[in-house]
Amino acid sequence: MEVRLTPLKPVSTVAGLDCAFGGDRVFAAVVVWDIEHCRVIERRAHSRPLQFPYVPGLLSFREAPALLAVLRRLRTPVDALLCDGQGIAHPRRFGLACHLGVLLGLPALGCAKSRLVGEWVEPGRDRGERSPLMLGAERIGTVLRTRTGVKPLFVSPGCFCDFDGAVDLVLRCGGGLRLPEPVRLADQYVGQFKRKRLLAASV
DNA sequence: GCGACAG
DNA sequence: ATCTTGTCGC
Repeated sequence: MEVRLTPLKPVSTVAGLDCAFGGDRVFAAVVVWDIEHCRVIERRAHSRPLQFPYVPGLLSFREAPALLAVLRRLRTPVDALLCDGQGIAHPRRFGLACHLGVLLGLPALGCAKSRLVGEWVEPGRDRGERSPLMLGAERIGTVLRTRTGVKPLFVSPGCFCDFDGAVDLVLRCGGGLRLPEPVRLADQYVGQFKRKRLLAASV
């Protein structure tokens, strides 16, 4: 099942997304990042009851509802979505980034911390080095070293995006750390939002 | 039957 | 993902 990819159009603002879990709830956060000026434009968080278990390959059913809800709260328009999970590097070529991109009609890509499917040859140790993520003879993504000497990220197009566009955008979002800045910030923000909500609920 | 398996 | 503080190393 080969997938047709569209080149990514110019992007100036990206929405970094992430989720956290606890107390039978799912917490979602979005951080809007201005690439040119390297700064946060807006951030939102949201939580709702958890309604779907973690099943490898079905992550969208667990996280997408909360992510869609938090994205609806944004005032700022965004040019692309940066998801913590896979794009087309998925058994059905339809990971979380594809799901969100299609439903919102926005360019989207996935940058996962580990692989779901596919094989690759270890990329060079320097930041920016990469190797294709393959599923048989089909390319499904890129294994990208975002920080020298650190475990690489699994980057794949989700929607309105191609392999190079996905890699370039990830590398342009913040420098030095393993995760692209908007995703890293969404990750820490959802963490503090969760702690705060769970403490308030336990009183 | 055994191992793999985004978060 | 989550349970959790300090700690070994570049």
